Amino acid sequence: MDMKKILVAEDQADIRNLLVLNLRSAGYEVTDVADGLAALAAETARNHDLLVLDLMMPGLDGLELCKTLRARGCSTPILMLTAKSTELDRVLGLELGADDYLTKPFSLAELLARVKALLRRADLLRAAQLGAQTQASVLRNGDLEILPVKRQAHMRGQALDFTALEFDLLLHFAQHPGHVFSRGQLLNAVWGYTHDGYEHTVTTHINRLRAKLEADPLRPELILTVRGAGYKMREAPRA
Amino acid sequence: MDMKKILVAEDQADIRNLLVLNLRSAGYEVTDVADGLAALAAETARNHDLLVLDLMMPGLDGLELCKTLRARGCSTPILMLTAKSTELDRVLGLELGADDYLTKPFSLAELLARVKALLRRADLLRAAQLGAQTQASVLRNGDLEILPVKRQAHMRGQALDFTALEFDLLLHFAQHPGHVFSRGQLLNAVWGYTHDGYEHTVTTHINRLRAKLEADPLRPELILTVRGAGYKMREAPRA
DNA sequence: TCGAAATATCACAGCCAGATAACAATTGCG
DNA sequence: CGCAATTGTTATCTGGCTGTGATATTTCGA
Repeated sequence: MDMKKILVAEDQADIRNLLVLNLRSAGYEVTDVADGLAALAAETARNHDLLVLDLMMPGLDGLELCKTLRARGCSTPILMLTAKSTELDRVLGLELGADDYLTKPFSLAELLARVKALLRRADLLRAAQLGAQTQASVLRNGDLEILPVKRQAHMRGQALDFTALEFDLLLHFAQHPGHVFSRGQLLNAVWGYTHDGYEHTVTTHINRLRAKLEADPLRPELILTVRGAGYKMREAPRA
Repeated sequence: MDMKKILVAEDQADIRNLLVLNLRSAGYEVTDVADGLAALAAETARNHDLLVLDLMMPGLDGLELCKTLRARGCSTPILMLTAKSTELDRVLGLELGADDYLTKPFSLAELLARVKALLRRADLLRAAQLGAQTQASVLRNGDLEILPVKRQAHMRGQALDFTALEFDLLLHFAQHPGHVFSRGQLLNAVWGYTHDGYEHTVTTHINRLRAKLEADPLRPELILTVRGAGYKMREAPRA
């Protein structure tokens, strides 16, 4: 995680260029798009460290985009740009899951300061999550027990034998019980965002995982299909 | 952690009272002090969830206070108030570990919005530290509860079973309570802007949704028909 | 009250998403 | 280099979701 990746979504070309140039010269890796749909696609395809979204854009505007991304489980920090200085929009933006906002016209110093603050905070959060993960060296879901560090899994005390990919897939599910992932999201998360392949490859591996994991692979109880959406791991019954 | 505790440090009595009164009426537990040293003592004695510090105070000013607290390992979020609108102070404040700032005069709406955002962020961090995974954002409307990332919906605690389209449709309404959408707009938003089909298809799916959602599908209470315009979701009674 | 327009309901067929197996390609290891 | 294990691709099959047409019902204006 050397260079921070920032996505800029802004329809006005002059402002967009201003943002891009200045963020680049501040040492960030910047992708820029001109409308909301492109932003959605860009963020889905590749995880950024920060999103700078204009409130007013053709097609999908900043608010919609923000909501959609959050609904999809994206937790990347969002800095919202707005031309209107009316209070209402500001408050709405914050309520809807944006992390900060900036009213145009803004000074570059202020922009950079806020970008920095958001990234710093995100780092804190990530560090905390990593800490929590290493701390919780064992993940449990019902009779299933996973030891991430040892890359081992047990079912009712009996060892299960997984390939590297299968284990990564299982681990990813176990780290987010109940969360539904699309095939595309799984490709990003488990195979890596550089990976180029067919989504139905995921299907095959889900099946292989089930064959080893489920008592009755025809009626899976751990890795569940959510038709039209993807897969999820059953939420553990309260321990 | 029911009621959030906020510490206000501000030397001007009128502004301090304004802050205290408004934060209290917003449901926060507020302690107030008139100078930096008192603030330091108060925060050392008792952990707050948020510190609101004036930049300019007799004795220990906001910047010093901020630095001192951070040096002591205090990670409570800090909202810095400043009368000067010069850029330098702003940037300095952020660099030194403040999480947000507000230039006087500010509107109460903006203050409350920023306070809320800071507390929300702190919650996220705490949740991460506890090891709780992605805290799902929840949409509520009366007895209806929707968890977008888990693609689950509950009515009075009871799980509802929707198909992919039904869920997407419901989600779209839930994200815009009260907003009226024409059938065409729904086709664009839910089916996708590439989709080519009859508007009457929407009607059918609204019906399917109602059949599963409404207590009495003949007298819908959640997804309402707006004759000649389209459909809308009832606005939630005050949450 | 009647007629027209808008909306609700229903049944059904096509089609798509997902399961599965077989096969090909790639990797890893001695 | 050769073998075996793992991973990716292709093809086929199946169930049920989804779109559509037909028909009933409601709403509103004349």
